[in-house]
Amino acid sequence: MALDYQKLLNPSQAAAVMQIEGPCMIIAGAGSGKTRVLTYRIANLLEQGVDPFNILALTFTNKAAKEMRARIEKVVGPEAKNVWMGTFHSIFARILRSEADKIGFPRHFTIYDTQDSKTLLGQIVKEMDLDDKLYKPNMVLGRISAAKNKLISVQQYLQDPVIRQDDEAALRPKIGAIYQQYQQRCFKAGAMDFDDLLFNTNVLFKDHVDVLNKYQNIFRYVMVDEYQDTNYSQYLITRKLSAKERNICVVGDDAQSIYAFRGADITNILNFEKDYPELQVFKLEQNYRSTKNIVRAANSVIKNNKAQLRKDVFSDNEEGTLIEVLKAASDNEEGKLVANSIFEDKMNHHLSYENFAILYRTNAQSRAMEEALRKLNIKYKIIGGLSFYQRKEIKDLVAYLRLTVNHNDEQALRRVINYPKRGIGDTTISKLINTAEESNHTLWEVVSNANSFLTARIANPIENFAEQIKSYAVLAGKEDAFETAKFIAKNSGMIEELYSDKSIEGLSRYENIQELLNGIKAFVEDPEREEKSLAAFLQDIALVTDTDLKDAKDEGESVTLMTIHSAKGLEFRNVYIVGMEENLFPSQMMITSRADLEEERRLFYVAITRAEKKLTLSYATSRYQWGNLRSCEKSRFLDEIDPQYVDFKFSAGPGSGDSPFGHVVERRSNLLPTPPRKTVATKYVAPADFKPSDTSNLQTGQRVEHPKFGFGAVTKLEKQDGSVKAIIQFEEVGEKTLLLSFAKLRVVS
DNA sequence: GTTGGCTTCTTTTTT
DNA sequence: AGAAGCCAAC
Repeated sequence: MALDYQKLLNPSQAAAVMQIEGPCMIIAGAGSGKTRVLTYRIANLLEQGVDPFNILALTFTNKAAKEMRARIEKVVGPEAKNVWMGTFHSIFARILRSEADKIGFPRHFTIYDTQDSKTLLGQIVKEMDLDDKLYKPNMVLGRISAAKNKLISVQQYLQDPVIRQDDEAALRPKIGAIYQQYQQRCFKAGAMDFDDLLFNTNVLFKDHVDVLNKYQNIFRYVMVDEYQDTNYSQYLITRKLSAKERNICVVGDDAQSIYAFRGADITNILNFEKDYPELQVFKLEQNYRSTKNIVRAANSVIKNNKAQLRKDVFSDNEEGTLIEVLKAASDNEEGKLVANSIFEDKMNHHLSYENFAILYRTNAQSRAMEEALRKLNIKYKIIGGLSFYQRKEIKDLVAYLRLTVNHNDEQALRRVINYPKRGIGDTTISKLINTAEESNHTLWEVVSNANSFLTARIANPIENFAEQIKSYAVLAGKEDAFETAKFIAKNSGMIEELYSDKSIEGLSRYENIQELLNGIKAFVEDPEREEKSLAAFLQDIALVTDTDLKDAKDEGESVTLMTIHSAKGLEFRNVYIVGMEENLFPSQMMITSRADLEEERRLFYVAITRAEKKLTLSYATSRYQWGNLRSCEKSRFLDEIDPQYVDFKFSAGPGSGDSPFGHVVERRSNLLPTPPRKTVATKYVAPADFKPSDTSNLQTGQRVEHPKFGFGAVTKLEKQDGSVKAIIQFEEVGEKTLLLSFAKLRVVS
């Protein structure tokens, strides 16, 4: 089965696919078929007889990896399963596990998530008697993380005079000492944080040439997606791995670099040529995804950035509709406008809710959107945000599981040693920690020998706890993950504790535990899994932030809600970018430096280019923030779009929907000057005194007036889950389906 | 040691 | 608005 790449791809895409030996860089504009090229390139490698085990493809998100694997499988069949494909973190976590002994870690080391790291840092700051106002976990972790991403070890950090000066100037001279203590504690706990996974991979490759050699021979072809988002640590790993064969292919778009905050270094892509003078470069500039309007609008935005590679993205697709801008009076109203617009678009264009995505800058914005969607009975799914695994009860059970697999996991131990309550309070725990520190033992060693230095009264419950955990470990050695977890959930008393809580939250917590157990069951029953142990399951979920559990039981079509960051690489027919306001997007923290602002602009560029056919932007003039109402200004980014691609719509203001005061409040839009809109000659303009009527008793056949669509007649009324849909034949715009609770209609008598 | 009410802080963005 | 941490009373 030879694939005809010339037929399947455009000339530059095909050229990139055919180029399989030697270093290669693909500069791929948004929507230019980047995944397609990567997919076919791997297919081509396999066709040329390359063993799938010799191919390494690195992505940034699990989603991207999963999607690419599925697409390759479609083209080349089950062979695709054997390609090494995954995120940097998951691939190298896997390698670190099999080589763990070489760097002194247990095979089943724990991966600390961000919360674990912050908690530990908070504990260390306290133990060191430092000012916790000065050494905030967030800030300290940021500093440590940045160091690790630049491969600055604790020793280097402590010795570097420039760093010392920096920290001293910031009045935080102890960061180095905290870093040192943090690393020590992680090591003792047999734990690595996210950055350690990459840092330690570098250590492994540096100190063990034989290991590096081994992987150089395995990964004879290396591919990196989203290369513009790599940090120094990642850059060095890929450079080392491909040093021998020099078969490295990176794909990226400098215009879509949005992870500088995580240490991504755009110079990695800009300087790639220096490392590989024999480099072949391919540029993909034709956008196949979006309409001309969207592509041109995106270009007009990114033009405002100074630092960028020359690139000219264009589209041969249809012109498309203008970008719509909605203005709302509040964040709640913004939600209503967006939900309403989605509903109307779906009806009028016979779309599926799968075609829609709502993108926002911060996770907190999802709330208003969710509420509005729920009111219209529109199904939705949220990607990311507070993931399933971050809920308290889930973390509690997972902590038991982690502790079972790795007794030294300090954060897990502290989390459950007194949950459910067994009379081991803070005082006792501090005592245990101090003893561990002073005697240079791990916390677990101290806990499992509590008898030797505490009175029996206190020591007994502690030792009982330790025995309990030990028995779990024995079980885990015999049974699969599901049986073990089920037993632990019951035996630990967690189930009972949650079951006895009859509040609504308590019920949902109980259900969440059931859901986790179901997830573990599904994991165990998956025929493609070889390892079904508890350790394997924990490994699997440590790096999963996406709601993979939810994906599995996806119930039908739904609108997708997520941050712009998580939307990278995805596409939707209709996209809504909400919260286009100063200090929100661009974020308040990013407007002080030019570099930061440019990153925000790239983020906006990424957001715009997710849309295939229709893009809608919205902003609110006021928004709840930290519990009180604040007024907002519209985003500077709105003005950066070339106005010829934009259609400014104005909100109907409060008075819509179900607010009890709705009919009292004057509609705000009428108080504003008429927007400069491109008016079609026949276009209906609502009279200034337009006031919607009560439509709860609307009848078929009645004549109505709509502020946007003009006059029409009701042809049909449909009741649906408590809300009423009206099908109205308008004189100028034809038939529309409107939801009565939202549509502002005036009954013409 | 535990409970409950109080204060404070938070918010970028993700592996 | 909501969570997490802190202090005082039991």
